[in-house]
Amino acid sequence: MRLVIARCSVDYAGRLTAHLPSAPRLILVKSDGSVAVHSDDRAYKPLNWMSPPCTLKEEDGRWTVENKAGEKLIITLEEVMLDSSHELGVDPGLIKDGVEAHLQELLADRMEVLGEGWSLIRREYMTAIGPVDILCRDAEGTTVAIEIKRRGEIDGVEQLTRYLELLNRDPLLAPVKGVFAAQQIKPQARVLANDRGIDCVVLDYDGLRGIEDDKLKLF
Amino acid sequence: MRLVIARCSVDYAGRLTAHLPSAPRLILVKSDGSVAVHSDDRAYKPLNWMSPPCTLKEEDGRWTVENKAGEKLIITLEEVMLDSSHELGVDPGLIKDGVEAHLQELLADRMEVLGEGWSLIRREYMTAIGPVDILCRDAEGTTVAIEIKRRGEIDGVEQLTRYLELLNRDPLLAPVKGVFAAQQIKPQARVLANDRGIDCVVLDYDGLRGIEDDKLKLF
DNA sequence: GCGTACATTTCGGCC
DNA sequence: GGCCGAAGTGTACGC
Repeated sequence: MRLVIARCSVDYAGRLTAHLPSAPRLILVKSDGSVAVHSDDRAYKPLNWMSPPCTLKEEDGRWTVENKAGEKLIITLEEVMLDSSHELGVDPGLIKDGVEAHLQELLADRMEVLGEGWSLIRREYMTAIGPVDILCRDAEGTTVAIEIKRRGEIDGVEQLTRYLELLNRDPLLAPVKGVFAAQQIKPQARVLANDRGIDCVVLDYDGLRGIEDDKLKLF
Repeated sequence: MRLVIARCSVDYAGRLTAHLPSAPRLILVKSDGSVAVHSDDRAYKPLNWMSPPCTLKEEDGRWTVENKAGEKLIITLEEVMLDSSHELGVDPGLIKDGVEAHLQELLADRMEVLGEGWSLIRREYMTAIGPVDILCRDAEGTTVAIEIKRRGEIDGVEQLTRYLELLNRDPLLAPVKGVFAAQQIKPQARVLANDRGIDCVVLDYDGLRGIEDDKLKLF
């Protein structure tokens, strides 16, 4: 990893055209060849960047970064305040917990939290427009499509609505009911879901995990 | 801006729980207080971060970054290879060209590309649920709502559908037709649009700009 | 401050 | 490689 602090101007020509007037900035060159230009605010997003794979050509204070698609980042260096290189090695990577996939696993494994007699048909039930998170049956044997989100918002309800519309065209499955399940459901999403006859369920992640842990302890 | 290269481990507890095992990394502390932890690959995204506004508490090689929502980033420093601070000042910012707003301007100024006799009612036509990109009339005088995207995908069709539903409740406007206009339209989005009676138009950005340039040259 | 729409979104998964 | 959906999305803008 190479860190350069320099007064520079930057031009990007690719998916759009953009220009950065001359100012002091951090230029980050990573070992995969990628380049990012950062200002001194906003942690996350570089002002300009080029994602790998790409090549860096350096001549005379003029850096040209280019990728296969022909996108170009041209950095003109005017005054270099720091130029420091470090060997970091390969990162062991991030270990995540609590994402949607895990919620799906937990719920699929514990359908009874939705009601007595509910049973899983399958997870990631494939349709022409994408996979339904969970397809199951309620106590009466009615097919139910479940959409799971960490945060339940309007677009999640829209997604489930599209699936329901499609699934209900299948005479082997119809009628199919909908359940919108999330750790937190925004009021507007709840209103839209109710308006469309979709039930909302708030999932307790720690609770589900706890049940799962208890289950594991039994065996 | 403060640059620290150090062997460190990182724990994040907030919207999810995540852990980074000990390894050499770059820690970027910006003047707005934000913190980002970068590995030596992937230009764009930090491994872990905390967006501003947030506070950094430093004691004994243990950094605690916290925001108002109570999300926490804990960085444990083990071996510091570089610790370098720089005053960069406020960045003049990026100048962009080619984004959706520009497409909207160009199309509004050249409605005839959609058909002879089409005329603009107004751009950014305000409704209770947000602004319609362009409201216009076709040759027959029928009201048309246009949604413009750089890349036309399903959520854009959903958005236009919501607008059409609302606009068609207004007896002064109804019936309102829909046009989905984008530089590129994904097949699934096109299918959904057609299914809902929405026309799709592929916009030629350079073409539109060329027409505009020709127009300018005439005057 | 909340809600909505945009982003050179990036990123991962699957076909 | 393209398409699709998720992201700790982040970020700007309007109300």
